[in-house]
Amino acid sequence: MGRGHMARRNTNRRVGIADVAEKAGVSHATVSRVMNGNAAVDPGIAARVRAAAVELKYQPNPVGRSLALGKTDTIGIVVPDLANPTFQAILRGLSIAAAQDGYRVLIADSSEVTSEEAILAGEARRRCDGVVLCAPRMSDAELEELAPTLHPLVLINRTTIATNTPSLSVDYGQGIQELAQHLVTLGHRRLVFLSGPEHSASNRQRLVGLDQFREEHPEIELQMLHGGSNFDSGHESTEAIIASGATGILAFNDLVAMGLLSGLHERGVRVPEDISVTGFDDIPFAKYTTPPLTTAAVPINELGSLAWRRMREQIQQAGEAPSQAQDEFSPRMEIRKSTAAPALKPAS
Amino acid sequence: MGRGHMARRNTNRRVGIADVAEKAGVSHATVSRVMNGNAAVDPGIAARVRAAAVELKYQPNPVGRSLALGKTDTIGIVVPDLANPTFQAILRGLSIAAAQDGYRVLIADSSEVTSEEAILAGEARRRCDGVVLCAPRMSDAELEELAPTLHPLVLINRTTIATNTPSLSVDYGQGIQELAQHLVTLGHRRLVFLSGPEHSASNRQRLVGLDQFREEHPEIELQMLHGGSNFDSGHESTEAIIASGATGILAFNDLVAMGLLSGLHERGVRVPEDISVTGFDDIPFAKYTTPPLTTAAVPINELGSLAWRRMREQIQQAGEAPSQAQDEFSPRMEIRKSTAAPALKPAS
DNA sequence: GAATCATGAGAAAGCGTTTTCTCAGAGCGT
DNA sequence: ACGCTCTGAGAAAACGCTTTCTCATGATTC
Repeated sequence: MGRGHMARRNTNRRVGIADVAEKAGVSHATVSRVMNGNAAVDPGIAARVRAAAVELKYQPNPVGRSLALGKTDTIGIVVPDLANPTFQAILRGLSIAAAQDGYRVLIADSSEVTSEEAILAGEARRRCDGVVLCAPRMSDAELEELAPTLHPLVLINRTTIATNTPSLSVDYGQGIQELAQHLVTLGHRRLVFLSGPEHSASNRQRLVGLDQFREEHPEIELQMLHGGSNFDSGHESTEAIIASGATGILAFNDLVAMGLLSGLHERGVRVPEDISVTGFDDIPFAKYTTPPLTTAAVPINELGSLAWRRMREQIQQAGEAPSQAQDEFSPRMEIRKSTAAPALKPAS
Repeated sequence: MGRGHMARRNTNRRVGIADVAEKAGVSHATVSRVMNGNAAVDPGIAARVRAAAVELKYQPNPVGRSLALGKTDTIGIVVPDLANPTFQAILRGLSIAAAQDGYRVLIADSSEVTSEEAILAGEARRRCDGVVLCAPRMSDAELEELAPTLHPLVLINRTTIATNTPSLSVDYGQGIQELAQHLVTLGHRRLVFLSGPEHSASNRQRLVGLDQFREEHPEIELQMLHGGSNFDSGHESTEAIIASGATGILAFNDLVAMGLLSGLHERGVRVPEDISVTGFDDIPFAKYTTPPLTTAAVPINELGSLAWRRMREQIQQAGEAPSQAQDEFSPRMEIRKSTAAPALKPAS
């Protein structure tokens, strides 16, 4: 009844490097060297250590490892709203890409609470080797101040002026202009923009784009309606949209557009015969709505994986070149069935 | 030009407990005590320490803390597919609930690769204080063996027989029966079940439920069609569905149903006039499809937060009561517009 | 055959905390 | 006024690992 022969007793205590060392008859140091393939270790001893390791099912404790190495092999991402498919897609792309390089991702949802963002980002940074900040709602000033603190940092849908921070952004201004242009080309003369969250930088970009559009098309009536970023806000805008008398609706994003589509359907308004509707983002659901949604496609999947690439670059070349890549994507028009020429007799 | 007056030099090196101790003229230990409000510390000294801490913007290093405390304040979640809205919702609920108790969540996507699950779960467990395993595709045997290893573990959509592991599950068998019953009550006599991923436990539950349904309704024709779990597989099944001659379709989940809805629409088949379609899960999009989808609602949001509660219970009472809560939810029927009585003349 | 060098393994010093242990000094009772 | 308990702070050990430093052993060279 000695020891070592009783199979499972893993409840007792976690097997550590010391156990392996003892079993193999070497020191901790040697075990560590073998596990990390570091210095040259006598092949015989190495084999013995490895055998002991597998027999004991030894798995190095990541926390101890992190403390010693000063890195956690983890990156953090903070998003304004995990319920939004766009951010979900980014998270997914990031996670999968990072996993391929042996990194994990820690998530933080700020729930659109601007004041939480900085705190969450800071906390995440302390636990991780880097942070990707996704569409932060905080002010430019705050962002500028925070950025250096977070340093291995990647920004999505936001840029900094002063700091050398890689950023991934989408040209929402151009995208919304193209959508508006598409509607005008179809023959629409009265448009509505159903705007998004106030603090969203991408919403501001859309507004700027539309200002430009207005200058170029003074003959077009373009109303602004305040909305939100989700289904419900689109749905709730139904009456206002109908009341507007417009025939072409530019929704803030696909979610809003879908909510609106649903509301219009309930009210018996036909899309696209009576009203044309466009979205933005091209979330996976967009092409399955009825009618399929005309939208501006954002390379939603690439965004996450590219974010990881930019992060990896910074982590690897710690301190070398500034590496402030500023990637900007141009959305691609996806003309589907939710837009068409307006009915001949103009409303009202 | 002494020191301490030059504002930012945080690039230099992270400020540690030692810096605070030095500035306050006390030992590390005292700083730690103050920060954690542990033993009674002289109020004067405590104030001095706190002042030094805020001035230096000291934030304890979580890795060091984790090593000393043996806990990371982080839990891991492994999901088969982060692209699935159901898992996204669970992740979100979990993340938000955990955050309220000061915990973060680390994510791992197994991409439906069964063999990866155990590895990912193990890795996650080593970095975290617990793991929630979401709809694992692995075999029962493997799960039984793995479960004790992961111990603070919560299972979603899967149960273990032997082990005392809290689990959250949905009675898919009952749900699918109720949906089938709903169709029969409407007058449908020829049904099709569009099944899901082979290794999915919830798919097996549906099949078992339908077997029971068959026994109770020998007069009903119920075909099985092999499908998948996403949009595309639903869309691709369109032809087969039409060819089946059935009037009532039970899709594996809402995603599949939506894909099918889209396919049927393209083919000019009217829903629900020509064919009735049901989904499962009641993802947020389900009520915005056209027509709105009849489905069995899974409390998708609660699932995540309840998972956290079960996890917290285990973490807190480490080793006390077995606490093997087995929560089972009964889906709630959401009768919407995608189901109706079949056309009077039965097909073929 | 002796001096030099490469090789490889153990000892020990971190990494940044928390916590136990220890001890100095203050307050109290008799 | 002496010894007792009690409070509170510093010293040091622990957490689990990596890595530098050091030194012994065996190989190499003139």
